[in-house]
Amino acid sequence: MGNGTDGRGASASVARYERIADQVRNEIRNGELKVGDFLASEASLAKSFEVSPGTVREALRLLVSDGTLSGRRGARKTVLRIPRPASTQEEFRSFAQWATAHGRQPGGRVVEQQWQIAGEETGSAIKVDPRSRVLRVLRVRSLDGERVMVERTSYPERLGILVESMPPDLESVTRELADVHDIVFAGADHVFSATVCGQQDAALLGVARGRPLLRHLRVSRSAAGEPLEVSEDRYLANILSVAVSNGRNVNAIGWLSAGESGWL
Amino acid sequence: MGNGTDGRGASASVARYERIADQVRNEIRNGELKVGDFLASEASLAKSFEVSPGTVREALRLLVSDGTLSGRRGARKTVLRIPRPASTQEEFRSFAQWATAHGRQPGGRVVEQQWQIAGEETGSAIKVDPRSRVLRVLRVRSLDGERVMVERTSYPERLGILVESMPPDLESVTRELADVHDIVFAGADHVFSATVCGQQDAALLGVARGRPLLRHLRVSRSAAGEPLEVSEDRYLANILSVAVSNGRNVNAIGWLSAGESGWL
DNA sequence: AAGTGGTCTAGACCACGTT
DNA sequence: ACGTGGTCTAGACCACTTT
Repeated sequence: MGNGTDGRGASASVARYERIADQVRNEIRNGELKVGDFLASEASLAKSFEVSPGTVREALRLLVSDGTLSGRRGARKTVLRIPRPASTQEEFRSFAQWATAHGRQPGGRVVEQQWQIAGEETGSAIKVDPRSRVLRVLRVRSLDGERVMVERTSYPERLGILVESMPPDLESVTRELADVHDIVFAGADHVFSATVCGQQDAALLGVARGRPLLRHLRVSRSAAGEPLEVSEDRYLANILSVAVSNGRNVNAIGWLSAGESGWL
Repeated sequence: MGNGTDGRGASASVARYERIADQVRNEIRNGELKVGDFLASEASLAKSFEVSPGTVREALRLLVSDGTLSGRRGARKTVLRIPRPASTQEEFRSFAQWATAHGRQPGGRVVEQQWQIAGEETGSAIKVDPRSRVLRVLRVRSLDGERVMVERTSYPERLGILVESMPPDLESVTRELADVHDIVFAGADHVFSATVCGQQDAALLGVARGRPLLRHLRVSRSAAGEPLEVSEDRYLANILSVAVSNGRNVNAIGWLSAGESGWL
């Protein structure tokens, strides 16, 4: 019709409805659409974008579910808030990628790294034989040069072999796995809790014992559902928090550093 | 075609694709489909359910996005895990509803309740005039009779009037607002952090000072996007945690009590 | 009563994984 | 080469909000 390749199907690499969603996001960021404004009806959007109604709906579904637009049956859609710069859908992949996207300098180094027998708990978390070996890595990560978190990650053997050969001060293991080895983190399960800073963590983070830490358990998966890593992360609670948003369907999730209040 | 009312549109109260999704969920729970099994193709499912392909896709989209099924282009879908009993999509509405759904006895009482001027921070969180009044409520909540969290909630005037007249030991304010006043919590933004137990919290929870607390900031919204409350909740970290799951689209989110490991 | 969004139909093409 | 899922078309009906 008026497209890259020619009519139907996915034309380029990005789906039509995702490009439409981005276009609407940009209109909101540019101020063409303000918070509280009504959105044009789906029918008229379909005409102006020259797509069928279903495609527009697909696009708007993304914006409704991440809380950018309201969505009630029969009611005109309204702009609820300005979407965050980096499409938050994609954020909860990697701390380093989040930091970079927000103009912060992520850093980190491996403190300890060794092969261990998985054991019951780790084995069931990443679905490997409890007797198989996993690579256990202890990392300290920093933001703009300041240490903010301790990370204790276990990789199944297949990934451990790849991670083992990476430089110890690599900025983003996740990015390296994606770019070089085509192993992409597609989702994760998380549990949030809290703990107080013990002796080892205090030394690693360079703070006094007794400080509150946000405890973040995480099992990351590929798109095929294969567990890629299990990690226990501990954040200095007054410096780094984790933000989650849940709507009808989608939840965005990302990090917040001290003083940031863009989320709530 | 062979439906409640007659062909098209939503027939009963629940959409066809949601019922199909539930049916597939049940097949997994019953063991008809085991973890790792391939799902029948969308085309054949469409035939057996007597719906059009798009409707099946809508159903499977739900299961893919909450991590129950895998979803890669061109690849047969597989069962990734057994979905949790209560559709986790719906859980992160209310602590009391989560507890009830899990067979636990939620409890709680209002410790303090008063009208205050909103102020800058609260005002911007729930989008009301900073000079307007809000009802600020301090609650202690329990699980099976054991105190587990402290809740400091601010309601805008419209809701505060309703909440004020509720009994102080009401099990679920959220349910009361939904059932009686038709005010439904549809989504929320959350920030997780940590803190240590101070004097007031220690007294309220009946524990010693210095214990780690999971700090949970929350702004809840209606489906129209209207902010309904802002709350700062503090959980005894060793007893109650919060679980989040994020996939391609959806994130489920709910609570976990001590010893539970169903999530990871 | 009119308009809008939510749901559904019955097809089609294409990218991708698998054979 | 084939099957599958992801995307898209061009319609329709119904529930709900708004006027």
